[in-house]
Amino acid sequence: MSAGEDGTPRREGGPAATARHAVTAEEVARRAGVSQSAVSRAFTPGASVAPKTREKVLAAARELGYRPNAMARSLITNRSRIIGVVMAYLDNLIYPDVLEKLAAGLQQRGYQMLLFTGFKDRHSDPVFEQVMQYRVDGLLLASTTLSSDLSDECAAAGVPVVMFNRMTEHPLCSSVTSDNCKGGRQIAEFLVAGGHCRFAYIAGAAISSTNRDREAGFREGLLRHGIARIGYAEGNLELADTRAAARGLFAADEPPDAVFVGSDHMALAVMEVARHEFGLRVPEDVSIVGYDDVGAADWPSFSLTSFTLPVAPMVDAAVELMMEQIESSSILSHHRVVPGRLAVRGSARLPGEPVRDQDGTLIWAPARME
Amino acid sequence: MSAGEDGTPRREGGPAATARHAVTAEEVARRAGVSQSAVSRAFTPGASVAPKTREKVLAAARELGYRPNAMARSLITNRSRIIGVVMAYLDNLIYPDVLEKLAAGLQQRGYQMLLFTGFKDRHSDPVFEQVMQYRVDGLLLASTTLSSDLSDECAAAGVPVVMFNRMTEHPLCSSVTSDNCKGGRQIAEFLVAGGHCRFAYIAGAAISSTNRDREAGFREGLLRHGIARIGYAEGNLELADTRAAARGLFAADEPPDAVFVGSDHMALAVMEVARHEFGLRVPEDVSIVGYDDVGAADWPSFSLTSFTLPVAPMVDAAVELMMEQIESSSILSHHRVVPGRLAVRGSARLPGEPVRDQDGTLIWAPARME
DNA sequence: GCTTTTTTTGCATGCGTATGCAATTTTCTT
DNA sequence: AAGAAAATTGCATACGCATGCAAAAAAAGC
Repeated sequence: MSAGEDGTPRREGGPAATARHAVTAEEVARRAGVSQSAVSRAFTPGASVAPKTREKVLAAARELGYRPNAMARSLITNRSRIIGVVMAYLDNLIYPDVLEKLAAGLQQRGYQMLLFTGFKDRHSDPVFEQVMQYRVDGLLLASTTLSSDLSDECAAAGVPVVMFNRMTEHPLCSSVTSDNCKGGRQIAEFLVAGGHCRFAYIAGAAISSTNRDREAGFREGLLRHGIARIGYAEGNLELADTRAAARGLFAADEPPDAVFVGSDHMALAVMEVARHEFGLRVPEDVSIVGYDDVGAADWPSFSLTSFTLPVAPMVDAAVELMMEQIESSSILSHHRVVPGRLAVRGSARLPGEPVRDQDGTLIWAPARME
Repeated sequence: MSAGEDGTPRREGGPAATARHAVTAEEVARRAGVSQSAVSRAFTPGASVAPKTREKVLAAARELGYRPNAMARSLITNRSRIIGVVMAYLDNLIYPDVLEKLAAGLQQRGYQMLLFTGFKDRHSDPVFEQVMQYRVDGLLLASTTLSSDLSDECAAAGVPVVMFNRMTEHPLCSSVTSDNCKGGRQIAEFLVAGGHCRFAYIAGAAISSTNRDREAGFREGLLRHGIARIGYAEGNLELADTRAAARGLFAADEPPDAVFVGSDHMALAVMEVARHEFGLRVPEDVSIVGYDDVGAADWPSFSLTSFTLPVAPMVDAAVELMMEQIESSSILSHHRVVPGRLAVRGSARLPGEPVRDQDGTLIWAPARME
């Protein structure tokens, strides 16, 4: 169990260190021959300290390995510089990216991230109790919503709430989303222009605003061309469910020749099923379009046409929204919708109208749609 | 920018709430007609409180929306119940999974996760400064190591350090890894048994212990069969670098007919290049084997033979190791190596010896190897 | 050099909680 | 019912730091 893989035993439980005593400002003060206040000020940008004193303090701090205690500080300042991030699951391929960019953005502004995830099945309310105990300065929810009561509580506690990739009707929560509705519409136009005739939609989380808007946009776009009846199934953001949904559609009497799947994560699974279980050629037999434009969409094996979820600008917007509210210490409800674009690849038949190249990605956006 | 996508303006900056005053134990105490100590005890499991009193307190707390302040608590107890998790990047497909399981495991034990990520290029030392200010009870590093000085500092501060998927020579850090060496060896045996003759290895992060061990195992396994010279290139865990590495190998005069790629993340990219850029059939023209067994390895498009990184047991081990040290408040160096197995799929030619089925996955593990 | 202004410093306090200790109440014994 | 034992409670304090205020020191003005 704890031997090197070649059999030699490794040192175990060597010199057990049991310090558990962190250096305090008081100790640094004594060493530097100043008061504790001076130490505090030396570590507070813009505080009133003589340069010489600051030097002495920093030197002593370095020698002792002192680091200010963020907990104690937050007790006084009433600011933890921690943002609670709730992300129920990380399956969707965009979330690692979101997390990275979010962490970088917050870090840059001197904030840390307390992450709550890994409770896909359970409700997020118990998690909420935990978050609030740490007196987070803000709350960011991705692919989750908060019950109305809890939103109220946050507002009452002065904790701004920003939803990422989800809308909410709550009057005191902000949100950042992509233009789901427009995306859905544009995909409808694109598929119609491509000469398809039997359409289907595979839903993500049926109750989420994100899914609702994508679906609504898609249906609306089709309706403009007189298409009202389309195939429908729910993938529920789960691979197993998605595969089952795809099987149902492809096995039908009149299988679709154009499928819009509510997220790339699911779209890739649908493509696998189409090709390997039904022997369908993509896009000759069936066109598949996704949403999110995850990294794998661009791999030759998939070459998935997909509407871009503009992660970087969305994260920027979310961080900005959060900072604004924290700094003004007032809860304002703002809803930002970040535009995306259709990245045209090989998984859907092309319309006659030309696509154009933009930064190496093929875009389809006819004038009348803009 | 902040209008509904149908053009109707949304309510913006509605009733700005500016509470910023969290309820304290003192207030709850007054309301319940008890002392502040009683409130504290009511929220401390196992404390000495009469059931009736506890009820009164909890009722008052509920009415006021009181939640204990974790910061203040940590100041007294000298325990933050926060684990610092440093994960330089999340590209590797296993990390979302690791993160989810880790969060769940820590949560269950009443710990939270302060996540540091999104600094692939930069060094992790500045991050370290931040982590330590929050007086984390433990530090978990995935795909990163700590300079020796910083490891010393952690030990001195009584903060246990657990490395995940990386080994370290530092006498006061623990680690949890898969059996990289054995994995590499077994892959070598498998490929030799499959009748291949020109081998190549594509490295991940060349300096990491993980890569070193996988490569060493692979080379050792080949050497047992008298094979000393093999192709080599570095993918550096980056897709672009990996593709370049693959191109170099496949374009060589004597291209390999068996490639072991240091991680699935890269192996998938190698497969893409082989198929779509060189028109190679997998496994007829070239066998490709990866390491990690990520979800996508099992997709029909790839069907990647891969050595399993046993994420769940590894996370369990890491959490256990962490808790052990926190609870005993002594730093012990333990190194856990969790066994994996070769998941045999279609990307590599099969040896004559049979593979066997285990829980739906094909395993190849001849008796002499066990 | 002396006063006025400005800068720097230390003192004292409080943030919200946990906990040892002594006082108080309750329960148990006989 | 009275005394002993046990359970409960409140008081006071400390955790590590930031900050208002007044004292001290330094700089500036004359």
